[in-house]
Amino acid sequence: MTIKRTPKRLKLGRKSVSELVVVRLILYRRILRDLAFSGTRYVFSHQLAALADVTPEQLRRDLMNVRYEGSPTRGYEVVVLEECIGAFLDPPTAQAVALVGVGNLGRALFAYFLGRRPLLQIVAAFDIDPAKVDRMINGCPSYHISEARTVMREKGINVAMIAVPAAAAQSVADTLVDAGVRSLLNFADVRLRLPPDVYVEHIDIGVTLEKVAFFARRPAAAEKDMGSP
Amino acid sequence: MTIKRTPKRLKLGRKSVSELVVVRLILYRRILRDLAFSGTRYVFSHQLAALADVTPEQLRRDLMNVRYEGSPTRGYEVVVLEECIGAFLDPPTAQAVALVGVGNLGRALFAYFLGRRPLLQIVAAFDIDPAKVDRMINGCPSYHISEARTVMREKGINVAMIAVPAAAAQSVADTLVDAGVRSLLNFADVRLRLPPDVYVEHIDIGVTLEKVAFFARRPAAAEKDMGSP
DNA sequence: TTGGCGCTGTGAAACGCATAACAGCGTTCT
DNA sequence: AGAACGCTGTTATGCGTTTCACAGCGCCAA
Repeated sequence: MTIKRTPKRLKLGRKSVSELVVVRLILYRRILRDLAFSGTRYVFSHQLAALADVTPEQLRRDLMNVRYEGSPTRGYEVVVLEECIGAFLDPPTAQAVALVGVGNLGRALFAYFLGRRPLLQIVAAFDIDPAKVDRMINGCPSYHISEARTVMREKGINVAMIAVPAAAAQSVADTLVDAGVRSLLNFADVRLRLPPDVYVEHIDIGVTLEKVAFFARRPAAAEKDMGSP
Repeated sequence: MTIKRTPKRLKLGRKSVSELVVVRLILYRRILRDLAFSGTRYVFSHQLAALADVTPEQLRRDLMNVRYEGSPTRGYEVVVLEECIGAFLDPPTAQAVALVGVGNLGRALFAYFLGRRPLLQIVAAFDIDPAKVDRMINGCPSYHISEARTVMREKGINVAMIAVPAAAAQSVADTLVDAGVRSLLNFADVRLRLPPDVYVEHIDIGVTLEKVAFFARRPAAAEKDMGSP
């Protein structure tokens, strides 16, 4: 549910990769993890594509960005492909993430990080409520937002999640950018205005729900099924 | 962060409207509400477009779907445009929404609905935890998930939000679809497999965060600013 | 061994969307 | 009054992504 003016791209090696491709690669990798967990060794493009709800051609085209070629007879080796996608997506070193706002949503976000995502960890939480500050939350220290600049620079954090009420979001975002954050994930249903070199992704629950409600009353739309030949 | 195979569209009147247009219209309306609240009477396309982070041309094109024409001299009348977008987006009658999963995320969702969105209300909550069932939560009754079918049909609910752990999401979704739900908003980071006539929107926090983390380390991307002529 | 099959990787066409350019019109200034 | 300006609504152009189509190749069967 992103509204994008200009397609965001990233040069890697010598090629430029679309944002949509990145999202799909992340999705493929998650599916591959499940497959590996369930013991699957090899997978064909049409199988993986079906699981990802994508056409096989698109899957193969996306995989062109990754440095791995599958065998025409066995397909893709699940573990190897997962690793190659990881080599493409993952940062060279673990990435530290900050969370601002330790309300219900903030705690729910902590739950998302429990156990998984070793390369992406919440290493600092911020709030303004004295009752939530200066203690440990899920093994992560929490600070008052006024300490953001110091803590963020100290820990080298450049990714942050904003889970505060809408009224406070813009102010928090400004503080974070001032503290050196380069990418933001905003959950408050306010459109943030920030310098163009800061990457912002909005998870706008209000907008998304309205969208779902809108499409709920469509005239029994006809979508393609992915049935057999 | 939607992955779409075929662009979802809805015929309305005699025209077909893209999903992206709907999202932007929802966004425009929210901005118009803020403008009306702050006392603004009229607004030009380039002003509204700047607030929505969109080009003026795209804004005007989107508004072509709505039955309202602005004045070349005064621009758009804020209140009227808001109403016209509402007439396009809103259901004829208030729409009832169900929430499944009353954990931290579920409670955060309740918070989103406090006060606003009179046309979109959570009228039933479901869970499996006996401690959370058969009581009132934010003025909304909660039931055990086994009662879903009965309650949903009784209250005529056809939109639901899934805020349960990933492992339970598919099962919950199946139950909901069986209970007559036509549209789903899924927060669990699992890709649901459902019949094609059910509209599913995924808010995949894990994928989105990985995306943000990925684009956090881009080579100081160059984005256009929306400066003066 | 050899023909055929099915899958992968990739060039080329098609589609949808965003952007740019244009016509209409009311206002305003000379 | 007349002309020029600025904004809207709309039509055309361009671009990016998706889809189609095909070449290459290893395996399997005959």
